[in-house]
Order: sequence, then C-alpha cells, then structure tokens
Amino acid sequence: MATISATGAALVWFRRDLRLADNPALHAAIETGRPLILVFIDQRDRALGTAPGEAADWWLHGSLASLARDITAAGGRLSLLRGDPAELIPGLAREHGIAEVFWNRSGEPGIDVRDRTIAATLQGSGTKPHAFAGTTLINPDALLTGSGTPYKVFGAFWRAALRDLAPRPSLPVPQRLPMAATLPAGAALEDWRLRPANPDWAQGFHDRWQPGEAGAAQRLERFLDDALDDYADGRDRPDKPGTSMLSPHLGFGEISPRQVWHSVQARLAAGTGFQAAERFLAEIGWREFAYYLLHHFDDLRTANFNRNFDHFSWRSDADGLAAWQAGQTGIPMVDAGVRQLWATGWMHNRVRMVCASFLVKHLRCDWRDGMAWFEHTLIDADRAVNAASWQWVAGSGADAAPYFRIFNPVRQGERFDPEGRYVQQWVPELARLPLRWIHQPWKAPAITRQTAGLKLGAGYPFPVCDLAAGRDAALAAYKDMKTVSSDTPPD
DNA sequence: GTTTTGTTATC
DNA sequence: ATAACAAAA
Repeated sequence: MATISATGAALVWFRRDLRLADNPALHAAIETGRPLILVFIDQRDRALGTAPGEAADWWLHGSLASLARDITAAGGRLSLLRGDPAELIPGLAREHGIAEVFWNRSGEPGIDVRDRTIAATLQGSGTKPHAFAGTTLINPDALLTGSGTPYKVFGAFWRAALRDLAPRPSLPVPQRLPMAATLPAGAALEDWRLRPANPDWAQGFHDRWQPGEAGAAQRLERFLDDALDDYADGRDRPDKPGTSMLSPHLGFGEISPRQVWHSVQARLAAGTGFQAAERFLAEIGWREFAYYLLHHFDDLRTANFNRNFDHFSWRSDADGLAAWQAGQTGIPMVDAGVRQLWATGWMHNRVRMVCASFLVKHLRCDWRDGMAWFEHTLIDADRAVNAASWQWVAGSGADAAPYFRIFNPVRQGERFDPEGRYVQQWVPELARLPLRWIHQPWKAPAITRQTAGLKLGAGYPFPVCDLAAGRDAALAAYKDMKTVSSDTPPD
C-alpha cells in the first residue's frame, strides 16, 4: 500500500463540469486544505467520441474563458492541457507531487470506464483518486424495477425516481482558491482556435448566448421569471421564448441539474403553479432517463434499442440527407428548424422532433445519420440525450413514440407556429406569403406565389418528397419490418 | 410528445 | 357542410 504525501497538492480535473458552484470534486479538493492544481484537459479522442462538433467547440471556448476568469477572480489559475488524460493525469501526479486527484464522473459509460483505469493507475502509484456524481440527479444503479431490471418506460422511471429524490443542498461557490506553488504550463485558450475565424459562421451565436456559469444562472432566472408559469403550453411554441434554453449550459456543466432542481423548488414554495413546475422538471427527467438508458444499455448510440428495427429498410438517400442538412427540403417547418440550427447552434425542441421525424420517416434515413449531424452542429450536443432522443423519434427507442406517429410538418407548423412567424424569421424566402400558405407553399396558387415574390425551384425548393407518399411509404416499411422480425427468432 | 380516417352529431 | 369524437395506423 503506497503512502499518501501529507504535503502534496490536490488536483482538480475539470471536464464537462465547468462551474465553481455546486461542484462536488472542487469542493472536496478544497476541503482537504491542500494547495490546488486546476486543470482542464481537451481530449479529442475519435474512438471515445469525445471530439466535440464545431458548434460545441465554439461554446467550449466561451465556457473555458468564463471559468478561467472566475477562477482568477478567486485567486486561482486554470491550466489548459491537451492530450490523453490517461497519460497526462498520472504524469502530472508524478511531476507535481500530487497527493489526491478529484473529478466528477461523466455519466457516460465509455468515459467512466476509461476514468476507472486512470483511478487504478493513480492508486497504484500512491495518488488517491476521488470521483463524484454530479452530471445527473439519479444514481442509475440504485433505481431498478421490482424485478431488478432497468426501467424502460419513462413514466414509471420518473415516478420511481421522484418517490425518493431528495437532492442535498447545492454546494456553495468557493471564496478562495489557494493554489500550489508550481502549476502545469498550460496553453493559452486563444491558441486552441476553438472558434471559427474566417469565415466566422458563428456570428449569430454571439448575441444569443453567454457561455459560462454566470450566463447559465442568468438564463435560468430569466426562464423562471418569464416563462415557467406558461411552460406547459409555451414550451411548444418555437415562435416564442417559452423554453429554458438551458441545454448547452447543462451540457457543459455550467449549471448542475441539482441547482436547477432547487431553483424550481424555491419557485414552487413562492407560488409557482405545480403543473408548470412538474412539466419542466419532467424535461430534466428526460435528460436523467437518457443518461440512465445509456448507462444500462451502453450500445444505445450505435444499436437499435428495439432490435426489431435491425430489420428496418432505411433508405440510403444522400440527396435527401443533404437537402435536410442544408435546410433545403422545401418543407418550411423543417427548413426553418435546420436554419435556426445553422444560425444559432440550437433548435427549438418541438422543431427538433418535427425535423427528426421528417428525416427518419418521410425520408427514411437512418436515425444515426441524423444523430451524427446534430452532434456536429448543436452547441448543446449531449451524447446521451441525443442518442435517446433520436431513438425515441425513430420509434426504435425505449418508451419511444410508436413508429406510426408520424409528424405532419404542415400541421405541426399550423399548430405551433400559428402566425407563421418562426418560418418567416428563418425562411425569409417565404416571408411575404400569406399565412394560409406559409407552411405549404407548394399548394399556394401560382398567382399568390408570384405576388409574394416566390419562385419554387428557384428561390425556394419544391418539397424533396410528397408528404402523403412519404408517410405511406414509411408505414409500409414499418409493416414490412414487423413481418420480417416476427419471422426472425430473437438472438 | 400524432395523424388520418371513419362515424356520428349538429348546423 | 362541418365539427367533434373514437379508432386504427
């Protein structure tokens, strides 16, 4: 048994937990009374899938800048390192005489496994590792059905979770960060070039988002003040600021689900309607469910949760996929969503469902292609949530929408963008079209289109697929799949 | 977290 | 002719 140096430093390894408040690893490190070394390691491991998309990189830059500022204000310093943590962390431990290493678990099985080997290496060389929960509220191993199996239905899962969910109070922001005398020589954030320069396609991101802990807190307060009371309806309206827009902040750990939980409880105590709060917390619940599923089914990102879908006849439609990715499908709600994604790095949740359904059902493209694209373009790309959500829409997932629940993007537009303002904002080609036709421009009389300055096929595309035909083909493919899979014994 | 279709009720 | 509803997909 190796001995632990009483004089050594405590290393805090920041990952997707870029916050000072309610940070269990940081808190525990400070409690030791040891001098601190604070590092962030940028890992671009393709195999582990930890290389962020370009939009997420834009966010990472801002989040790290914010964290570094906050750390400096508390008398500390954040060292930015790049490389393989499995080598860097033990190396740092040796070079800097580090006694203990602290981090918060990721909640992603692949990363957690990797981290356990790092912990073992550290242990073997006399450095004590400490890993904490924090990414989620729920310990996935402690929540099982009566028969000891993982929940597969969200309602049952969340009900069971809520029965004894009593998150302890959030941890305070440390006032001072006493640093070790010698710190790792880190990179300058600017040198990592995480943000696009030329052309700066992220121009539209800057005035919409404030990455970092302060921005996260502000976003939450604004949501609770302005939108929570009407959340049950407002959340479905992409033309209005009805959702929390916390996803990128949660994804980078600038705010913890526990902080969100307690903030909502405080509003409940102050008179916020129970139904609205419950509805919002259920969205936190869906995030929990995604991590829970990925924990128990670690091929959730690559394989159909429902193996019957292994027999589904996905089309390899490169043109359709490209049109979808470009926001040029000719279906206004779909194109508006994708263009919002391009311009802001984010898409409204209702529209995510519409876009995903269109890709997976009308175009019958494989959900994994859609998932990959979202991870490349979303600032909130969360690997657990993305996998669970795409499988949900595709019908292959746990507690998924039945496959035959096929969103009609025209009807969705009429219901949730009833004044056409969302489409007008993101598809300006259609802005002058009367409301009656804005969600289905191909049906507008020629004279109306002409008056609105719209040339289908020139200014704005014809639909890449006929909605009724696409729907019927999807249902037929689903029927085929069921026939085939009932003939095929499960393996 | 849906849509479509068929049936019945109501103008 | 159309709204309202249930059932099927």
